[in-house]
Amino acid sequence: MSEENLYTFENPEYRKTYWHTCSHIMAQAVKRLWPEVLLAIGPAIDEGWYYDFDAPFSFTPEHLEKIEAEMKKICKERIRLERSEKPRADALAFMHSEPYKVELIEDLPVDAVISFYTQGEFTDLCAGPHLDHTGRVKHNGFKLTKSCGAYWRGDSNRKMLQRIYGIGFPSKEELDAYLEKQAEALKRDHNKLGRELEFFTTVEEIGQGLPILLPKGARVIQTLQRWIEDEEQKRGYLLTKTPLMAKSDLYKISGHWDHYLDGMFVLGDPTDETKECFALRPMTCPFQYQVYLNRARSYRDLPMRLGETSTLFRNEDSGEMHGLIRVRQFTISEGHLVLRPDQLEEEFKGCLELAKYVLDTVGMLENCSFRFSQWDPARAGIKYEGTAEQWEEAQSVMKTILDNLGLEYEIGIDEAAFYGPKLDIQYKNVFGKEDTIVTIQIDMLLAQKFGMEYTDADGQKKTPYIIHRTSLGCYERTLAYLIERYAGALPLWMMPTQVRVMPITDRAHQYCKDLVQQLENTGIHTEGDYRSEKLGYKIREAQLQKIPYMLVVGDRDMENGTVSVRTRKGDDLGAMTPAEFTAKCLMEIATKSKEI
RNA sequence: GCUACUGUGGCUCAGUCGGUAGAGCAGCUGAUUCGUAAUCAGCAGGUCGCCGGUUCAAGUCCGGCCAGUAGCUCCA
Repeated sequence: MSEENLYTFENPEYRKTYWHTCSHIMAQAVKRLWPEVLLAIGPAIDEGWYYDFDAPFSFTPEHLEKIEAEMKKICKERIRLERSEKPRADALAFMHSEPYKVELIEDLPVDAVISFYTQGEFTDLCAGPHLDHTGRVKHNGFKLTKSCGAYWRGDSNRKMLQRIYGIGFPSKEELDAYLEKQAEALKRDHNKLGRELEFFTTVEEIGQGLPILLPKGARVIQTLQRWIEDEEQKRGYLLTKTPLMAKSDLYKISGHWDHYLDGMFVLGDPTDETKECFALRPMTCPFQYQVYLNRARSYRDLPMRLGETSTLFRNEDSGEMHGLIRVRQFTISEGHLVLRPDQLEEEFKGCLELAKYVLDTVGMLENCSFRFSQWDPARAGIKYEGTAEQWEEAQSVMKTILDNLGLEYEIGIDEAAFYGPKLDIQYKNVFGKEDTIVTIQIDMLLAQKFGMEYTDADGQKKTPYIIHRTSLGCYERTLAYLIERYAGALPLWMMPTQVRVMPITDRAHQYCKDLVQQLENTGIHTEGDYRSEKLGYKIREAQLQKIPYMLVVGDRDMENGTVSVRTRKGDDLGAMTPAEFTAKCLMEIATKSKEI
C-alpha cells in the first residue's frame, strides 16, 4: 500500500481507527446529553462500531437522532484527541464514577500501560489508536443503525447493558450506497422471501422453531436429499434409518444426558426412576453406533461409512429461533465413519472433498470459510470430556491433516464438541452473518464409551476413531441460504416448478395439457396456467415466482408442433419442438447447471 | 433465557382525542380469447394475536401470555 493510501478507507487499519474514533464521539455525545449514563466498552467492529452504555432509560430511535445531532456538532468542533498514561492508582481515582471502567482497569495485568484518550471534556480509557481530531469524521457520513441489549462482558449472568451500533464513511455518498446495499440484502431475506414464495410458513399453535415446509420447500429439500443420498452411496456410504427417540439410558452412555439435557425434549419424568423416560434425539451418533455394534467387527470392515438423512430435535432457547436458520426440529445429512488410526487422514480428506463438492454444486462454496474449532483447557471436565492428552492428540492429528491439505483456516477456541475437535465450514450470508453449514469432527471418546472395537490384523482388540460429519449440514438452513443466495431463483435442477406452460387461448388447452404430462413423464416438474388471463399477466406471475422456463403456446405453435420458450431472465429462446426443449432441459438438470 | 420493538382479512398497509373497521393486491363470479411483466366489472372476506383489567364505551389505555423482528448469551 502506498504512503498516501495509509490514510484512506481502503486501509483496514485506518478504517478501524476511524470507526473507533466514531465510537468515542458517540460516547462523548451521550455523556453531553445524559451525564448520568455510565460507559462500558466501545470498539470498532468489522462493519462500523458500537458502544455499550448503562442508562436509566432505554434508547429509542428519537434518542439516537439526538445523539447523531450532537455527534455532528462534535465533528464540526474539530476537537483534538490526545493520548495520556496514568499509573494504576491515578487511573482508578480518575474513573471512580465509572464502575465499568474501574472493573476494566482492575482486570488489567499489573505491568500494563494504562492509557487514556481525551477529546475536550471527554476522556475514555482506551488503548487506541485514534484519528488526530474529531473533524476527520465526516459529519454527514455516519448513521446510528440500531440499539439493543448486550450483556456486560458477554456474560449472561451479568447486567444487560444497552448497545448502540453505528456505521460511518468519509462521504455521504458512500454511506448512502452502504444503506442501499443493506436494503437490497433485506429483500433477499429468506424469512420474508421464503414465506412470500411459499417455501415455508409457521403457525402459532405449532410453536416456535417448528416451520411447516410448504409443497415448494418440501420439493427442494426432497431434491437435495435424493441427490445427497445417491452421492454418498457412490462414495461408499451405507444408508441407515434409526429411531427418532430413545430411553434416557442411551444418552447416559453417550454423555448427552450430562452435557446436553437442557437442549433435549424429554418425554416423561426423568426424576421418576420407576418409569421409563424417553427423549427425542438431539443427534444421531449413539443411534448409528448401534449399527456398528450389531456384530463383532474386524479391521477389514473399516472404514465403515454410515450415512443417514436424520431428523433431530433440540430445545433451543426461545430467543434463538429464526426462520429456517435456527429451528427446534431439523434434518441433516448425518454420517459417522468408524476408522482405524491409519485411515483417519484419508477419510477426513474424503469428508472434506464431499462437503466441498456439495457446497460448490449448490453455489455456496464461494461464501464459505473454514474454522478449526478447538477445546478450551480452562473448561476441561465442565464442557469437555476426556483427558488433556486425548485432546492434544486429536487436535494435533487434525492440525496435521489440515496442514497437509493446505487448507486455510481460522482457529476457534472453545468451539469444539464435548467429545472432540471440529472443522466447521462457516457460511457468510447476505447480511454478512456467519453460521456453521457443515461440520467434520474427530471423536476419540465415544467409541470407547459404547464399547466399539475391532479385531486388528494382530488379533488384538482395538478402539476405532470416529469421524462425525455432515455433507450438506441442515437441509432447512441450506434452503434458507439458497433462497437468499439466489433471491428465490434457485438453479433449475433444484426448482420445485421448473417449467410453466401457458396457452394463449382456450384452443391451446389440450395441446398444453398433453405437453405438461409429457414433460412430467420425463421428470421435469411442470405445471400449466389455464386461466383466461392475457399472456402478459401469466408471464408476469411466472416471472415473480422465479419459474425458470415459460412455454408459450398459441395457434402458431400448434400448427408448427412447437413451443415458444422464454426464460425467467427475460430471454426469448424462440420456438423449438417439445423434444428439443425436453433434451435441453434434462441436460441442464443432469449437469446441475447454475446458469438457469 | 435476556433487553428493546412489533402484531389490524392470505399479503402490503390506513384507522385522528377511546365512540364498535377501510384500501390495494391475492381469492371467487361473470364478461373478455388476447403472442412475452398487471383486461374490465361485480362479490365475498376481519371476535383487530390470545386472555384478563380500566371505562357508559377498547383496534386504540393497563397487565399477563403467545408469536415475530433486531441484538446479546447459546448453537447445526
